[in-house]
Amino acid sequence: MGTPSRQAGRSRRGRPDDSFYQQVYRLARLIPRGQVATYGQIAWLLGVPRGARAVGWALRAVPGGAGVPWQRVVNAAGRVSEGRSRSEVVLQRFLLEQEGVVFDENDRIDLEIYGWERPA
DNA sequence: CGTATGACGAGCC
DNA sequence: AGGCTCGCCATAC
Repeated sequence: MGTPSRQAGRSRRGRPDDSFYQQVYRLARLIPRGQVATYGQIAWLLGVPRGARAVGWALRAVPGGAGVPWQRVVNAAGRVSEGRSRSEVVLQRFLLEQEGVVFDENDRIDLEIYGWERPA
């Protein structure tokens, strides 16, 4: 059936058939409830300091119900990225607030407080 | 295989 | 402080 046809040999660490997206999802699942990480941080942890945009692509393709806390990833400014539709933005903020994350008057999250401290 | 896109980021004005 | 531009990386076509 549909051949996977994906260049798996390009994967960094992990398994050879593990795509960058899967790596992003796996790492995103490690973000504890009530905390947030930035796209750049995820990219950096994956070994691609400048791959923040690629991380955004990965999270954007997250299938619903995949168990990936996509809401816990925001931009370096501590703000929820625009996304495709405004509803998604509102939803992301809603979900974060439910976890206890607080937004200031400028719709910003204080990363010094809620920023995820990468695991050891 | 080359071009274009996009939930980013840092620098510059 | 706020807004605009260029650069980076991984997919889609």
